[in-house]
Amino acid sequence: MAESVRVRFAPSPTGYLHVGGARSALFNYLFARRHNGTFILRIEDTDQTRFVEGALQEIYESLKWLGLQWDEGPQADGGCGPYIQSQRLHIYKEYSEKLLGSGHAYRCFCTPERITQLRAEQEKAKQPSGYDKKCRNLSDDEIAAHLASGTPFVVRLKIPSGRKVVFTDKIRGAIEYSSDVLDDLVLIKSDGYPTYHMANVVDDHLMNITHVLRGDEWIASTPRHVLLYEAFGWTPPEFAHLPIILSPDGGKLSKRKGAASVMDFKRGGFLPEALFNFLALLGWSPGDEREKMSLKELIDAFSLEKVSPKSAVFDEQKLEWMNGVYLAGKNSDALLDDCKDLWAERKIDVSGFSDDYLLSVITLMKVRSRRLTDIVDNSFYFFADPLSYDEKAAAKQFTSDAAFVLGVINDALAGTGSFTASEIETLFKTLAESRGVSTGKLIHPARLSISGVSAGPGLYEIMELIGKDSVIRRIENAITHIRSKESK
RNA sequence: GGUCCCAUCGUCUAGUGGUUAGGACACAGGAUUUUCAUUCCUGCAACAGGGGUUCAAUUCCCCUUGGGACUACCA
Repeated sequence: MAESVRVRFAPSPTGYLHVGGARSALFNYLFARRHNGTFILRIEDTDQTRFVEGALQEIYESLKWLGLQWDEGPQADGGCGPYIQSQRLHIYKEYSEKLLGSGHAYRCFCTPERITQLRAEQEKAKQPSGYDKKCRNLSDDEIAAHLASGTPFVVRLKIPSGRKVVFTDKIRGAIEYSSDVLDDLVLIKSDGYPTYHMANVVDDHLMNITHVLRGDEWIASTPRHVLLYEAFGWTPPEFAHLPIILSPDGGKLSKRKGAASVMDFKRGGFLPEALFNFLALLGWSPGDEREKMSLKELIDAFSLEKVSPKSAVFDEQKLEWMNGVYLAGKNSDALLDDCKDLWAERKIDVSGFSDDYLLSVITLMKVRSRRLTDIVDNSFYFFADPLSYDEKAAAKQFTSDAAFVLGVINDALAGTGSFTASEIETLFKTLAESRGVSTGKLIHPARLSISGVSAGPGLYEIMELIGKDSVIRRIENAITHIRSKESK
């Protein structure tokens, strides 16, 4: 039996979770689920200088919001922990000593200044840059002397010369490097922390990772990793490098060019399932023409072979469209809490209204919204009388004739018993017929009077929901408004 | 500079050694609708360029061009 699939998402807690990172996590998740495998979260916090307060919490929150719950990782021990690299320092130390002992690695006592200068010279001479192996063949005495005097050192891997390093990328096929273009990379920094390369290889091995699915910026590091696995005598996992996500102008996606973090999308009124679905389709497709796909469908259809090697531009318009599709199809109840938060955020006081009333508003609005924020931004008239009227619409609809018609409508409304949408519709149609005009002649001024705007849900539904008293009051206000304008 | 990766409508993509190169978003028209939105119909729009291989290349190979990544004691 084949060993079970174990994959990991390994973010660095240096800031918010970017959609590119989220997409990597999502592919790992889908791959794990597809193969009944294990999705592991590992935190790569081996750079003390880049620690960002709160980043870890945001990463957890973002992943959970998107539905990417990890099977193993922080808060979910699976026997391979700890899953936070800063808590595994002793492990990296132990393994680097093995390499030192076996002659695959060496201590380098060069100062950072010398390395910087070396690189500057190499760049100036347009030579390939890289460490010049100065400390590679230090004598035992020299090493002992440095150690005795407490000279800071790093541990470097000895890259063999003249070797072809070949690995198979599941998405691109064979990729070949000459070991001669690789320099002796640092494994352990002078502060005792491991570099990404060291921690990544050791942990992937110790955590029995079978497939490494990560961003394609790691392709160039992979041959070094392969050599490191070799130095340890370990079999490397399978590799698949995922294409990066670009912003519409072709560059990297960044906060400046709109939303970039997962939480920005939450704040922007997107549904997690819509973002999930959209992200899944960025760089991958099921091979047929399906686009809106449930989680189960995505899992069933997912395969690495279908992942494109080409980087993709993040098209927020298409995300909006997809969000609108999900929004329209979602139960209003499931939207209520989020809408309440959004209303509160916008200082729209809905506390005087029942949940049933709010649910009706959501039901009416969601089908014509693309984001959750559209629902709350365009529903103010359900909670308060309009204070002004859309200028363009008013110019067209609020004529003296309309004032008269509105008066007639109000008289008729005052006499109605049940104030339901269908009753109101009958009333409007009868009224229009008796006056020999189209219902539009009544509806447009009435809509503007009641909502202050010219677009929105069906007028009769709005009227039924806000109720007879409010409707009549608003129409009266509008009549007064028109008359006062005329008298000027 | 060096190494590596990538290349189908504006965008996301399907696709095959022989197809009218398909779908979706966006955009433009039109129909339906009390408005908006939905829905429906129609339109616009792509195989980067040049060489090969082949009876036949969008598809396979090479080059060019363009884009990107890496080239840290960052990940």
